[in-house]
Amino acid sequence: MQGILKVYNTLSRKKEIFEPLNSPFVGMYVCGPTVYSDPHLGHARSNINFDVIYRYLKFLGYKVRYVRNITDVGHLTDEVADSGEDRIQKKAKIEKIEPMEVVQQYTNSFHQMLKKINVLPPSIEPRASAHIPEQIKITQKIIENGYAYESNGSVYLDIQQYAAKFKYGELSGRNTEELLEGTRALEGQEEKKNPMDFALWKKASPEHLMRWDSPWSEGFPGWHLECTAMSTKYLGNQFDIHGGGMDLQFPHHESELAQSNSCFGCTPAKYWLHNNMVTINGQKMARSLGNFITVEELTTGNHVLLEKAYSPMTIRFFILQAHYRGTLDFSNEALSASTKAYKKIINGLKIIKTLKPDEGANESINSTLDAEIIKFCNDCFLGLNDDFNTAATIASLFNLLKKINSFNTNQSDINTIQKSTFELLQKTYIDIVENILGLVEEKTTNSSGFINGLLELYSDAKNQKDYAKVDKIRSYFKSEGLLIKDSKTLVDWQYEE
RNA sequence: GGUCGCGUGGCCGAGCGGUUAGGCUGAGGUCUGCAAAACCUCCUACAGCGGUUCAAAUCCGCUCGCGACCUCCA
Repeated sequence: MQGILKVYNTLSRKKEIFEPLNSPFVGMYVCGPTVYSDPHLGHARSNINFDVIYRYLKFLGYKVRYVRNITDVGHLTDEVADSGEDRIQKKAKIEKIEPMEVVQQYTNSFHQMLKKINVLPPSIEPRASAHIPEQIKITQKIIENGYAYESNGSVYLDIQQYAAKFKYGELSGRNTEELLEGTRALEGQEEKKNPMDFALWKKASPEHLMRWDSPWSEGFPGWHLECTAMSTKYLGNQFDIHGGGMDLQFPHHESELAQSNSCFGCTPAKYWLHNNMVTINGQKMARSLGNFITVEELTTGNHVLLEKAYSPMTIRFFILQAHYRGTLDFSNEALSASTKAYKKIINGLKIIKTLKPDEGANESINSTLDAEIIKFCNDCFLGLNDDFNTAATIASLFNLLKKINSFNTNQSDINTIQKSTFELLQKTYIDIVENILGLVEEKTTNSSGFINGLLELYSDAKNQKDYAKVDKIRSYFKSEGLLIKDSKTLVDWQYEE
């Protein structure tokens, strides 16, 4: 293992050493999207952040079971009044299709988006609607335990009862008494003993489309319950990591915590990780605010706020060059900077894969350079170990990249570092870029023989000082988005920036 | 109103008691048929005002500005 991993736990508000409950196994649950529209940059961020966490844990040798759900039922437009319409159903009515068609359509577009930005699929991707019996069972158990009550066919978690034994609000830093006093009764809440109580099961109104039988009524589960049902089903009553966006901290995750306590008598997760929001003009990007840009729009450039299109890997790089717990502001300038930086990283990847010291070289070792490279390699992991600080890791990566490039162009001599240092450099760079950050080449060429042949012609023309031909070949490359690089000792190509 | 967080050089973005973060942009240089690429150098900032300390962007207080959550949201 590569040093000690520390993670920021929302529950304790501190960085803690990561120690799985049952090493080497790690259980990780992350809240997925409610599938009623196309995914935007914010969804990309959350999924990329947790993808890197998943990849790094696996890299460290843990056996990770990663569960990420799809919410396809129970998510109302107005949770506080518990009288809102189901989000999926609302969309289905607008488009005049079945609710499950809405679910399928946007699940597909979610998956397509993830594939583009190179997010690995989770171990299990459960759907809320496929876990109704489990949710009913948990509700029954909570009623038995005395923390929930039935009212007119619906079932609510009784915060007052709960607060007598547990702390409601511990995850989001809220005070139960204040919550109980501060909230006034709103319309549509007559069934509740207390306005803070939240629904575990809702009786369906006659026009409600998605409905299931239950001991209390024909109805549907409350939004928070699905995650409790699915996480504990696949990961056990207690697991290691629960993740999601910061905006889910309250009430969603707080309620999940309460459900687990009142059903199983224990908190569900040891570490709670929350990624911060993408902002646009300083404001949170959100579906409800209508200020979002979808990943599709970003990659096509088809949006009024976009000056041009940005590739999926550029988006991935853009997200990773910031730490996951800070806000990240969208701007064309920042994305353009990422476009260049990403290409540099990938060109370095191409170089390091073929670079090697000369056989039987006998130069004396430059111990300063040698030590510097070892340090930068270690720094890459120090960043990751410090609460997955990919921004710090990428900074070290660029320091390594400079060394790689100068070896490649013979501006410094690769034979003056130890063979073991070179191997460390090569392994570190590839591991970090491809396996952990998940940055891969976007344009893959299967015609390297063809390219190399042309490069030979290019060199020949150059030797003959036939510059007209030289420029012509160069322009052919350029039209393919490739760039010929001349240096004193070699001619090579790379992706254009 | 309550709770929490943030304000870093032209832009993005790390750092969170003492060392050049890094990227993009801009300037200069090496190389080059010309370029490009690459490398080197420079532009050395931490909202403001106090305080603690040998030492503060980093800790404390106040002020100003911005945001998140308290309804749904990754």
